[in-house]
Amino acid sequence: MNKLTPPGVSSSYVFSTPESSTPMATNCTDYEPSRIEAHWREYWDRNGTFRAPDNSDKPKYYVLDMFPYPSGAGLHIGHPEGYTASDILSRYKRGRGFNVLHPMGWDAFGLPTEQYAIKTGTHPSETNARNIVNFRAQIKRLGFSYDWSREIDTTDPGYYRWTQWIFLQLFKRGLAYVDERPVWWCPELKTVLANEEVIDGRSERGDHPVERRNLRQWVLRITAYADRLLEDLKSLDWPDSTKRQQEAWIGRSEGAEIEFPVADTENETLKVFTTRPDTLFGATYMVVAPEHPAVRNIVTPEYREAVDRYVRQATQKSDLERTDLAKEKSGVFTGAHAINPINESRIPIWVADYVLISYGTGAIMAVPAHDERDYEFATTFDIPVIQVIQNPGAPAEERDQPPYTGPGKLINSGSFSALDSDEAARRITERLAEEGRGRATVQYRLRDWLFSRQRFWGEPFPVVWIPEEDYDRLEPHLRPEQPVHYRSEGRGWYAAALDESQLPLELPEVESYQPSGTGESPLANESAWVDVWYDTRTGATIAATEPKPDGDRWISARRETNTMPQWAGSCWYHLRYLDPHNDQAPVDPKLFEYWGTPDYYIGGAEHAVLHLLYARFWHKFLHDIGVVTDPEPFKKLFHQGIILGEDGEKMSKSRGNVVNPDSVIEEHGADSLRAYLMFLGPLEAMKPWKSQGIEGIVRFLKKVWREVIDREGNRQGKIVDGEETDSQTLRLLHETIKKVGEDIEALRLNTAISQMMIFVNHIQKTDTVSLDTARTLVRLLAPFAPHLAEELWERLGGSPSVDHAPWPEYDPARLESETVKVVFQVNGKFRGDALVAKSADQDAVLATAREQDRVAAHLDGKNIRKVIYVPGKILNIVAT
RNA sequence: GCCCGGAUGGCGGAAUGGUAGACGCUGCGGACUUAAAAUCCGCUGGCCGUAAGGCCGUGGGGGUUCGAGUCCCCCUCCGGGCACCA
Repeated sequence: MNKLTPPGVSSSYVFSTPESSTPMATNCTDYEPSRIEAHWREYWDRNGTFRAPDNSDKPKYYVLDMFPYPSGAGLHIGHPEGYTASDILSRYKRGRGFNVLHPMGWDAFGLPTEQYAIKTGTHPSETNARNIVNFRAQIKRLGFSYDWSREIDTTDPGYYRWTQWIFLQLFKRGLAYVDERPVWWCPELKTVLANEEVIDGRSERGDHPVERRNLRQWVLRITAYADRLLEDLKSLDWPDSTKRQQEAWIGRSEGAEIEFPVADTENETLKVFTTRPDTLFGATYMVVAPEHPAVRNIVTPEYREAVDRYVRQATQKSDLERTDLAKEKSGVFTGAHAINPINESRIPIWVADYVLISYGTGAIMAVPAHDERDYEFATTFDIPVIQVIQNPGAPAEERDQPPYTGPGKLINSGSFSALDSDEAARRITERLAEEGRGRATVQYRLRDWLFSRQRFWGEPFPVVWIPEEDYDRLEPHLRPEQPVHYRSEGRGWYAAALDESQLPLELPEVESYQPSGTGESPLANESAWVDVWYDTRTGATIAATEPKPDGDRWISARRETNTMPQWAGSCWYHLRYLDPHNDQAPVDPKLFEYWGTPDYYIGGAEHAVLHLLYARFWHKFLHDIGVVTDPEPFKKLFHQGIILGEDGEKMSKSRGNVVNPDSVIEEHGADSLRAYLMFLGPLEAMKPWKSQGIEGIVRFLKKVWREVIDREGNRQGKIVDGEETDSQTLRLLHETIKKVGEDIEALRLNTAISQMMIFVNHIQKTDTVSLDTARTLVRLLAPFAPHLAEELWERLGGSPSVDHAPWPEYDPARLESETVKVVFQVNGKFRGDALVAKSADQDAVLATAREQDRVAAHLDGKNIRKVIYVPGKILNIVAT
């Protein structure tokens, strides 16, 4: 019926009648990217071409980009790399009949904006708004098919209201608490820095030295999810390296907790964690971390001075100094001894900074014969080494050379001797458990998440601090499962929840963004905001500057002045896109039911553990409280590689090798930039930019243009109506449909473009090409160069948008041919080829091969020993 | 130190165990042009050869196989992650 459609190509293209509608394409005669791109960008905007309707019978497909921090520096070339890949996938999936959700937004809380505010006094929201306008314009210039009606901004109170809401749920369920912790303090910047803002002991911004200070911090109990975060990794389709990084970060290890009584004390004991309870008989000393609270209690008078001095020194060292492996082990004896619970032997207790207070119990049993660190320490301080495991593998002369850290048979271990270490570990743990002196446990390297920052530009915490004497009056729904309490200057305070109706708790206007210098956020100076009357029954607040309302349920309270870290907003943004304007819930469950979690998540590998772990944690929590029905947020993840400067070095202002997307677009057009970014190499690879290289892509797009549009701006005369008649063209077309589709699905976008180049090079050499072939080519090109494709699509009689036209199907029958090329080898070396009938058998092919002079020459004087024939591929003659 | 990933022409890269170098850049030669640009055509891994063709060649060394860039073992270099986690 539809004669315009080549066999196997879907036939439901809709064509407009040019006379009855205003012309929508430009009238360019040459390929003029700037005109064409501006024209179609405007068309898409006006028509809402990429709106993703919530009510659709189509299956959904959700493609998510990691949203950017809208910095004042503008778009970096790395942004459009990932964004182009996801856009190609989105446009392809639309062609495949999916209702595609492809949103964009702004991760806009952040340090640079605040630093700018400190310097200039400009409100961060003002700077932010300006940066977003700039970023949005830059992103739009690339022609991405985002549904801009779903744009979100983490600093918008309408958004962070729900970030605060999620925090409240965490708080109420006992997953948020406060703790006094050492944090990085930068005296020069007069502020606390997050771990990720400290590089090698200096501030990321300004390169100033930083030091440790103890401050009261909010902490999220991510460790409660450690097991699930680890276990569920297995189900994710993520790059292996990223999964491994998360696995290592969580760092699960199985072992035992063992209690060592301290000799000559009432009932002081030291609890240790070990993964090797089988080596317990080899414990010749113990070590406690300098910060360990037991140090003060166990140290004997004659050692007190030395221990005090050592502890003081250790705590003053930076983490960097303490973890410097090159340095010698240090430590001091406490004068105290512990009793090994398995054999009652008396062993000395030392303090040493190679034991960390933050892991396990902050104390270890040291087994120098079977642990490298303990061995190094023991040899430094002349502590005995007792071998308890025999190395089964090594040659005899090395066998008993300590330290041996592998498994083996136990020796010198009483009734446990001769057992294998695995078995012994189990039995020794059992024995200790029976006696109440130990138990099997699991430890994680993962620490609870330090969640507060002493900054202005972040989400305020939706809690107040109330005096401890008022806590009894607090209604249960405003209390967390575990009370959150701290003492300061002789007074005790409890944290109490704001009522949800109080959200969003907005940032106040402040006089100065300058940190107070005491380790508090600038908010601490704003007493008009900080001091409130708090309703212990409803969780409502009013400013303390107002008269206190009647009734004894109102009490005086102080707001929390820390703010949340930048990671908070990005922990759940993938959900907000589904329902960006909802003021009743973070996301409507009905909309979640339809859209679900992203089907594809594309972004940089630099967030392998931070954002991707935090977001999994929050998502699992939201799953637990019934907000979402799916326990994982990102099932399929892809990391785009880094683009280096032309010199092969990382792009940086100081090197002067930065490529600015805007100037590339100005020079060559957005379509060329998009296609070139994809053509550079495999998406996941690190690869250098070459400004000359883009010329090849520009030539390719120009070539496509000229194959379709002649110099007068009309359709090329060589394009003829009707089916494709040239069988070679048809086969190559179907090969191209197949390869481009498969390559897009696997994000092999460089080879997809190569294939289209091969095809265009081919039709350039033909005298005629059918209209359907031309349309199919344009359809395939559309995800890569959407502006050009829209233009050509319409000028070939198609109706915009090309994005809504169905993706062509290839016909497997068209890929077959009667004859196949078989390669001839003699002894594995290429000696010619020939086209043979597909049905030809080995003998026939061998005969053909032997007729060739070149093959014959290499067989001359030899006997054929063997012939290997892979039908349709290769014939290898083994001859000697 | 441990754990990953990688190494292919002058360059970016392509190759289900089956013609290594697709596609593109660069370079060279040619067509068109008064000329240039643009465009088009041809060549472009090394060595030998007028050519046909031959030999060598995917970081280095071994192995498996009729056949290895691809699989296995050892080594070198580069990139990334972790780093006293008991």
